[in-house]
Amino acid sequence: MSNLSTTSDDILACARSLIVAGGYNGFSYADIADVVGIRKASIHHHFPSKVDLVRTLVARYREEADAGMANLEHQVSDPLEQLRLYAGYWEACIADATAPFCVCALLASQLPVLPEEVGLEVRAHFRSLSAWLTSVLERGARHGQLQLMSTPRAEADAFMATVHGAMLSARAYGDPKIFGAVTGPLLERLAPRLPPATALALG
Amino acid sequence: MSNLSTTSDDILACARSLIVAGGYNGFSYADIADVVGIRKASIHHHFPSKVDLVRTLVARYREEADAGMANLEHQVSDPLEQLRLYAGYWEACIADATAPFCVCALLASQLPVLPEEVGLEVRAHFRSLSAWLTSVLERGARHGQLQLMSTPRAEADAFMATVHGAMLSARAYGDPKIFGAVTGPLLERLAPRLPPATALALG
DNA sequence: GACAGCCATCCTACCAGAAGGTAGGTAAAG
DNA sequence: CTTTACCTACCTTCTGGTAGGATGGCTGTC
Repeated sequence: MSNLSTTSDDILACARSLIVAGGYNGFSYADIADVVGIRKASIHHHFPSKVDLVRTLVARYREEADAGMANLEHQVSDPLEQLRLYAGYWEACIADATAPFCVCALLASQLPVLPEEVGLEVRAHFRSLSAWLTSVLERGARHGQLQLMSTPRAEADAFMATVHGAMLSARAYGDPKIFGAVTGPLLERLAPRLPPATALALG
Repeated sequence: MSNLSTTSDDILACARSLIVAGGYNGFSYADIADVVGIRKASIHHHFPSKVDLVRTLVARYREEADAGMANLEHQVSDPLEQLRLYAGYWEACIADATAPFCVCALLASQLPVLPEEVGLEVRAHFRSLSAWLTSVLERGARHGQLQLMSTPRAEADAFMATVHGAMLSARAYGDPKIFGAVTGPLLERLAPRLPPATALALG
């Protein structure tokens, strides 16, 4: 395991955190150069153009996200627990401020001004995240581990939207706790109502 | 009532649509000049700096939003209907693509790179929107017109987050229908589960 | 009504710095 | 002797912003 913390990795990591802060037009090669400790021109050696850099960055982000979903998929069997861990991952990221926003969610908000190649990657992430959530919800509903109120697909899109909106609110309020406050009840609502007494009391 | 469609109004309107498309760093004075049909320098006559322009723009947006909430508040009495109309407003905006995103939601995503003065206005919008939603939900719950699963405040933040996330998904999918698909069930869930007899009696 | 003054609007022309990017060189490693 | 990684130096275009002048409508005053 040689520490291949290559310069290009440093550039990507730096660019990622800059994008998370301000989006595609919110950073420049000069910003990266300052942080990484390299000259502007050297970045062009690794990534000829800004589009190359961001496309690579989003592609890698997607790989990580896909790997994360796959990991959840064969480490955890309970669908509700999978969703809890997914939300918990973001809750932790937001709490320690390491990466308090999904790269693709942020870029998606600027889709109209994004280079096409980047936009395609961003949209692809939404599709694969939605597809995974749909499969989790579908399985959970089929086995009675989750309680859905509409189709798995519709619930998945609602779940994703709420998670993204919760990131936004946490940022707007400047309060990481908001994320958990919004996603907590979202997960609760999906849990099957086991205790009959409580369920009846709600009627 | 002379039609005071002043140049400064045109500038603000143009800047708003550009911000909705790409955020604070997604447009320049030159872009506005091209659209409005004026020279770059003339914009500085109306708005000395970009911060002035965007601060004014967001302040006006907030006024309109506040007016919209106040209007809903004394035109419609049923809380659920108020929420439906609120969501419906955005559904229409997204469908006809006139303003397919909330200015403040988009700017909030870039809060870390926003000039402080603009950031303050953006945060203020989140607070007043959340406060209004909270009051609607609280009243609805008190009068049995809405069915909440947690505190009005928590439900309000969840509602707001889901609406914002739905805007994002609609943009990411490039499909306006997604917004309604996400917010529809959200509203349904808040409607009280009335026994058929009662429902008919109310009809 | 004539005339001066004023001020809002918009203009041309310009600026400094930042943007993304290129050319061509050096040093080291294989 | 080529490749990789980095450099200095430079380019072009865009950026937000300024200086100062032309126009033209509104005043007040005689």
